[in-house]
Amino acid sequence: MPYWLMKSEPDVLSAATLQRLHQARWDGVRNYQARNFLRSMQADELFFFYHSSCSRPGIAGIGRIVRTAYPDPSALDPRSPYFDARASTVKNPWSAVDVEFVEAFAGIIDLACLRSAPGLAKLPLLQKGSRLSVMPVEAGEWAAVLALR
DNA sequence: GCCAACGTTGGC
DNA sequence: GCCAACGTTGGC
Repeated sequence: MPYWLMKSEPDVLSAATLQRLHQARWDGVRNYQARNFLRSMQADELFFFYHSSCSRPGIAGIGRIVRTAYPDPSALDPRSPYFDARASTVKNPWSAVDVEFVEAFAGIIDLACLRSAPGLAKLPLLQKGSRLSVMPVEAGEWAAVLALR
């Protein structure tokens, strides 16, 4: 079963907030490669919840996919920061998935920790210039991150 | 189809 | 706030 890593700015949605909400829509992805990964997700697949653009970027916990990709409503909402004037109900290029909370780590596994860990050298997150917000994680990488908790 | 200009991401 | 790196746009 594939594993994933998804980035979120904690100001928008943090792992702790997902824990409180139990479930949330993962929307606003506006990059085609990331969207294609969203579309390939299956129910019950797990992902690392990564906090980006914050004081301590890193992996904060684990979530699970509960609903596979469907047209992202935020693209159609003029009040949304993710609004896309080119999208319509008939033709919406963007996708969202629904996720649920699984686990919050006792502490953030920050970038320095990830970079120094064995077995994570190929993780797209750690590649120079990588900006993908949704990416696959190999089973070995998944285990390597879990070992850092 | 090329590519310069621009906007965005995201760590620091 | 800075800036490197990337994706997208749009003229040609």
